[in-house]
Amino acid sequence: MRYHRTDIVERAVGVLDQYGLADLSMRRIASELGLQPSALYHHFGSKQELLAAVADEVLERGARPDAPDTAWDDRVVALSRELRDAMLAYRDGAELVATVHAFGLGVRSPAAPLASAIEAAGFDEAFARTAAMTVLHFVFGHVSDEQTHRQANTAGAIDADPLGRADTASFDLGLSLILEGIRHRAAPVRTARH
Amino acid sequence: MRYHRTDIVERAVGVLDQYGLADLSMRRIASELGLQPSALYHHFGSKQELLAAVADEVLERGARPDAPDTAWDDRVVALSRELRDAMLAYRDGAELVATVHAFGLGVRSPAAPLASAIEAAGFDEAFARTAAMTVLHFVFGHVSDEQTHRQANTAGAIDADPLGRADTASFDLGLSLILEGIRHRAAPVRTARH
DNA sequence: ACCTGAACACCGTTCAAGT
DNA sequence: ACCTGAACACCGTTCAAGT
Repeated sequence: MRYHRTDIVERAVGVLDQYGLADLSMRRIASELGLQPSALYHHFGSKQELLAAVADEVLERGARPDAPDTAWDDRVVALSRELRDAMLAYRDGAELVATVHAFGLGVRSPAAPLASAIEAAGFDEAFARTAAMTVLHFVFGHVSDEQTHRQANTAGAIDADPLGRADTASFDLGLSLILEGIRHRAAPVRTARH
Repeated sequence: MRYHRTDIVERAVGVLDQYGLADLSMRRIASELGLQPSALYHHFGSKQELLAAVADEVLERGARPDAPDTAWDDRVVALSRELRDAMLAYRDGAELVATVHAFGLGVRSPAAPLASAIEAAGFDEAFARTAAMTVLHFVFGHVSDEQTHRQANTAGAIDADPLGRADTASFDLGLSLILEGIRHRAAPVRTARH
């Protein structure tokens, strides 16, 4: 059987969702496709490169059209929720996307649309970049926590909040704190001196 | 040679700092101590357990005394900077501590002192927990970014900002956004003194 | 109590060779 | 262009056996 990049990425997304990031190995992807592990290196230079393509695919499947003529803070909320939903849709999605983002790989940068939404509010580029990174770190961290705890609950017996309503509430609350900080364009923290 | 838990943790911290988290393997720690890999399992039930002990050690070495009678927001800033400095002191410190924290392992929880500082301002426990997690996600994410980029720069040729002054500025700015969001939250039950 | 030695079931990656 | 087969240098973990 002859495969293309997209076939391999598609299969890798399946392996991710079924077995988790820890078991998303080159050897397992290859064997699921009926290939030798070495065959994958004809399509991707390294495992990192394949993971970046998988992360891009996860984000692309969760992408929704941006609404540039709505208020900047509504756009930030919409972009953050879109990102959260995209990562929640696949097992270990948050950890995968965060890892790929940390290494600077991947075509889709979730930071760019956040930053431009904040810039559209009239903030300068440097501030918008820092604010966008703050939002992004929050989203990655929160959703990673959600997924590891959801995993722990599924492994155990009962799940008090299977739909994650409490998670959604604390996600919105944490996000609103950062937005409020941006709105009030916080005074820089003082360095304590004695 | 006969070792105790503490000897192994100490050596593991050294391996972490010298080779990074990816090369912090049971086999490498063992060989650095002149032991068989299996010997480590007499002291630790698993690699995860050993990593938790290493993360605790890193945090403990960076611990500074808390100042409970200062303003709540100054305490949050001080705790966040302490955490940042502790993780920056060892290669991949942030990724290690964040991973251990995500799995709910480790004795030292950096979230607890943050939450109690926020509670001391009069906010209820549930809000304080969410606000503390928001701060924590930001700190983990920001410092992880700092360390991966610092790593990339050290591998390359030049480093424009070797002391990370730009990183410190954006750390303080991001942190101040979250603090401003907490401040503008209505209805603290008690009013903070000072 | 603490460690050795050997084994089991895995990894990512390279490379000559096949079609 | 796409893949096989074999190899290299690794992993975490278990377990009987030694002192």
